[in-house]
Amino acid sequence: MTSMASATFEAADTVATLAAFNITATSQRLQIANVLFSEPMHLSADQLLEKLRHTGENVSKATVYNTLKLFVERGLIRQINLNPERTVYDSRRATHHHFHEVETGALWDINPGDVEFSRLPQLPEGMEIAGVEVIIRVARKVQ
Amino acid sequence: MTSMASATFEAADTVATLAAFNITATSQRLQIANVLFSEPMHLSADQLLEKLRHTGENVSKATVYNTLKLFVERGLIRQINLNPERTVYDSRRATHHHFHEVETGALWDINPGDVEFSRLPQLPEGMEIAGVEVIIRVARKVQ
DNA sequence: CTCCCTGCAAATGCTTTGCAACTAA
DNA sequence: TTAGTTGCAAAGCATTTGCAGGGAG
Repeated sequence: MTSMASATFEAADTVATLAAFNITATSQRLQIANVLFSEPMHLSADQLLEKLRHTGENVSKATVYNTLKLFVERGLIRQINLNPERTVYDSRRATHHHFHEVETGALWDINPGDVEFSRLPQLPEGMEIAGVEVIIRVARKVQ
Repeated sequence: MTSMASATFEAADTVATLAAFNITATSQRLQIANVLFSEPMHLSADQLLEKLRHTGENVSKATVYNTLKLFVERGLIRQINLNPERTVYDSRRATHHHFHEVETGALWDINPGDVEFSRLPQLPEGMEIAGVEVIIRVARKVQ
């Protein structure tokens, strides 16, 4: 197991990021965060576990689940539920929308600037907006 | 069990609806469809089962799940996945969007005319739009 | 007869949890 | 010491499936 003292430079950045979201850094959390933030990505808990194993890291499945849950609660990553049989996590921090290919489950990000509303509905009584999510379902063109 | 011969007038309509979606009518499917289409609603498989039992109907859990799946495949109802621990089915036929209160899981329909886009992104290469879904997450206002 | 449907119980698969060992300060 | 974390295995739970019994025509 990587000791905190031998944490890489990259991990040092990550410690600060975690701290900013009020998350205590541990070796496992850093490993997970480093995978998630190496580039923006969409992945399931299992895919994350796979990635960790490929890079020789060793984090238990339970910890992966617990950590992802913690990260979501703290607002560090976003949880996407499009497929009932597997939750997907989104490590892109900026607000954005998604293309979703139903056939394969594939996801692509939509730049937030590429969606604009000219009309939005009146909110239900006593409610305020917490977020707007647009999902554009797409299918491979048949010619 | 209700025999097909004693099906109500309402059920007779329902037979036609099912046929229009290429679904063979059976006693259980009619019971389920009659609940779903008594008014537009959002419910889970379990809630549907509960409703069936309250009205004295007897449909097994397996059949409820199989039937909902069939109805979704045939396009008779829509499946909504916002909460990973329970799929919700939407019996409103017309395209529309949703308000979603995350705290409680509550859903409200948004009239399709109440959402309009002034800009939409370019689609990924070789893809075409299959549908656009807008979810407005709302929270109870704190005063 | 024959095909398809239903329902029970068992299986599945993702996610959570209980709990003992461990770690950092 | 002490609070918080990890990992294993077991538990939970929504959903699916295998299969025997049924129903319609």
